[in-house]
Amino acid sequence: MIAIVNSERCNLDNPLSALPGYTLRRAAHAMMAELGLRLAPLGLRVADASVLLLIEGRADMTSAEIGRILDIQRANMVPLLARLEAAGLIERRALNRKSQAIVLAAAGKAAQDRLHRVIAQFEADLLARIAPEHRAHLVPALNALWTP
Amino acid sequence: MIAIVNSERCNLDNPLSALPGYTLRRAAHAMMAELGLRLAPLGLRVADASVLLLIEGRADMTSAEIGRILDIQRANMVPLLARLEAAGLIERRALNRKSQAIVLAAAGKAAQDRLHRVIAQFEADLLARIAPEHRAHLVPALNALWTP
DNA sequence: TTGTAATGCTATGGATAATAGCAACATGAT
DNA sequence: ATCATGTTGCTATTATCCATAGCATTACAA
Repeated sequence: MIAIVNSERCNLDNPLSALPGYTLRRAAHAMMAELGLRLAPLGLRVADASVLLLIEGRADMTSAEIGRILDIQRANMVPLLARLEAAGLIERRALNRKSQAIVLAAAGKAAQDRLHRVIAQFEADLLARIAPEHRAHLVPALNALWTP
Repeated sequence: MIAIVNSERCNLDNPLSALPGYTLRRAAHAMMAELGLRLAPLGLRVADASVLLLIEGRADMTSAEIGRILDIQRANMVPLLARLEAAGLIERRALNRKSQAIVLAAAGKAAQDRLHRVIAQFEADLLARIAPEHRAHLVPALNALWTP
């Protein structure tokens, strides 16, 4: 009984909302849906946006390296980069006869600017939903859950 | 510069790990993969487990009601419950000529006990990865992100 | 130079989830 | 009692994401 009272703001009709794993899943799902909606007007998917943010200011990252950092398989990088290239947002720049750097194209810079604004607003709105005393703890806690 | 120094424990090679949205996605993905591994020996998927936990001690919940709470479409409840029923973990009990309650079968009780142990260990291991000063803030912060 | 590993790619399959539609039934208002 | 409306459980289909396996080419190190 005391435990129920202490678990702040848990959904009365959902006994699972006290479980970190369950709340993590639900929060991530809600967040992704919302972010997807906000990125749609830019013609970007969430994975697309993460690539654009990652290659910011760099002209030496290969597809494989991007995938390694973002945890996207090389095979799945292919349609993703094809999409960005078809949209004129990125270009490929040969490093070797084997590797190629993914660099921002001219139109990509403008997209990146719009993206920065959307992301900044999104992250601000995200944090605003969290009670002030919890806010600063979220990112460190989450990073501890997936960083090796 | 100060911001970078202040953002504790951010992956040096991943500028996105300072973003709440990104860390949320990565943490949820890592968590789900780990949980899937731990549930596999029980022959359960994550969604299956959430249903078993939800109907605990209740004999009056319909498929539609379970789906409403767990945010699973009615159409997608069908194969899920068929799986649990084929495994002998649940039974259907007519409430109406239209509705039927999903109740735990005999074998389901044993599965639920095993499940409780796995979940308890899993949640404990999850929280153990988080620095003590952040721990208590995680669930409240996450719940704020998806609770209406 | 030769074995090993990495790159970029094709092809494919599994799992999840979203949509549309349907017959049967419940429910509340008239 | 009846009628409009909403709900239930289901079928069927589709989109999307993600994982695996395999392949030709190239880099790299012993």
